[in-house]
Amino acid sequence: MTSHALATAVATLHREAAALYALIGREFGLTTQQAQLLCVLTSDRPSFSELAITLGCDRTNVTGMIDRLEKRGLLARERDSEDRRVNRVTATQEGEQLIARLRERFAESVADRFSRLTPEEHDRLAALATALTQGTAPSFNHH
Amino acid sequence: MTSHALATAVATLHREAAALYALIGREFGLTTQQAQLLCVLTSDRPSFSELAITLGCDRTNVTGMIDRLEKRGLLARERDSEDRRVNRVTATQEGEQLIARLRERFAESVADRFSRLTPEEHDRLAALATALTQGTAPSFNHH
DNA sequence: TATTGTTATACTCTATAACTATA
DNA sequence: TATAGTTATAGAGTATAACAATA
Repeated sequence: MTSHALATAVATLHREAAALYALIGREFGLTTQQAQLLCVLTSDRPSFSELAITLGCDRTNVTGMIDRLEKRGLLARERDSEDRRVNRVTATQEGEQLIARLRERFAESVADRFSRLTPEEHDRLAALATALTQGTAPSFNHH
Repeated sequence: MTSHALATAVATLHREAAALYALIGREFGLTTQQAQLLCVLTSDRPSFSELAITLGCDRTNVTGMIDRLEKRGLLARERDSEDRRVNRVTATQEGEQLIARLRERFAESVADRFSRLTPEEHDRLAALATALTQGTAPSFNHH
């Protein structure tokens, strides 16, 4: 029998974060998934496959998601010059600005929602997340 | 300028939990949302509206989700005897068994995924989540 | 042959608006 | 009149299978 206290905690934090993504996405006229995609988009110009792994969804979904965000002028495709099969995702200037505002709003909302925790508790949470992912790729190998 | 360390931590934990829900749901032939719904279903026999708030989605979505899970013999509707407008959700015997296995697998997966954290860190995480939600309803008032 | 991204398909999730039945 | 749940609709997310281009 496994202890469920940790699982409950993780489920709680998941619901809180999901609610914030949904709320903020709505503020910007984005779906939850679009808000997430934009929030995790780094300047590394991830490939479609890498993005799928990060988002925990199938590669086939990424095509459509990027299509829609590209149509809105937020993202653009870019062929990898070394491996021409690979498509990399970059943000347009407009996309960059939106992403910055999105991240700012997410950080604000988290700070607000977690304001009943002390600064020490904030640090602990950050440290826990860092310890969790240090040196590991996300465990999304679901095929 | 808001600190982004906490936001990053919350985003990380969110992705980890979402990946586990998706992975486990798939094991049981359920979508991520169905797995979540079943995991948060308490013996309180929540109303459809309460369920929508817990899941952070619109009430109109719950009807279809329950429809599909009812069709699979996992859940059932039950009229509230005091307020006949209200529908309450209950698990069938088969549903109860699945939910128990689902929760067990989720707890196992969390324990496994978080195994690089110490027992003290597990306790801290649980305490943080408790402190976060103590005496508060989830902040899903998005209408 | 294997991999990357795409397309087609079918199903599910999502929110908005309009409806019903209860209160 | 207000609320709980439903339905219809349209759009978006999701996985599976089959495909083209590239390696």
